[in-house]
Amino acid sequence: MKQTETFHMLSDETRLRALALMERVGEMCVCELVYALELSQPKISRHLLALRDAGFVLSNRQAQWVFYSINPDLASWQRQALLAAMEGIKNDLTIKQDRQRLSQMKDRPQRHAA
Amino acid sequence: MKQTETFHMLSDETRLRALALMERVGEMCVCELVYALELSQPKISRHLLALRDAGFVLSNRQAQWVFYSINPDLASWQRQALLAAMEGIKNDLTIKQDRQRLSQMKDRPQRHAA
DNA sequence: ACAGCATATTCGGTTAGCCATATATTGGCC
DNA sequence: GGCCAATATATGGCTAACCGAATATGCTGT
Repeated sequence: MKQTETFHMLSDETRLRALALMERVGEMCVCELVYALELSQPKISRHLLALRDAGFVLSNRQAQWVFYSINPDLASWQRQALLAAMEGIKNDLTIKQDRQRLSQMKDRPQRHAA
Repeated sequence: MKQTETFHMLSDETRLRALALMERVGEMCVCELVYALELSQPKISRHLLALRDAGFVLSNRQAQWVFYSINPDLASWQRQALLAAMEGIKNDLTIKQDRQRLSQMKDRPQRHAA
């Protein structure tokens, strides 16, 4: 069942934290997520691939970086589910700290236009 | 994280099917769900207990039956997530068949007022 | 070609989730 | 109490999910 996969994607803290940053920033590369979430690079990478396999995010290579962003073509019920998740976590301290750390990161890679 | 638990509850087909019937009918006893979903009683029971532990549904004993219903006091983001799930499955053949079978069930237990 | 950073993948182990089968509990009725 | 229907729980097994650590791949600049 396709629906269960969608909700499975939203049932992991690492994935929710990554999605929260992507939703706010647009595109995020792996190294930014590693820095902001303070998690290991393989861990971040694996979760991003899972999200991509599920069609939740898109990946976009730019030079040595791979940028991930929320798929703009989600079904409306999927978008609704994602928004519910974002609503549910938006006041969590962890989420606020992730944003805070990201804003303090130096030498973040440049984005090019899509 | 509390949010991950909510989405975990929505990431199983049996639970989604049960919630879909509860949303439509209001209260459902275990034997009705066993009949409508054509699944084993222990399987239904375990999923219902999981939903109750997560605060997603309430249980209400009436004589020999236990009726389960969606918790009316869900947080608004949880309700939003549930609605997204219902939206996502509403056109599935399985869901329609579940409703169909339920409507054909004979001798369904009486509900009493809450 | 090589060095160095960014990202992906593999490996091995642990845990959590799901299942079927069997059994226990609970409530109603005689 | 004894019996039956409805529901819950225990047992054991299987699989998927997640993890850390190590390694491989890809890209860029020299």
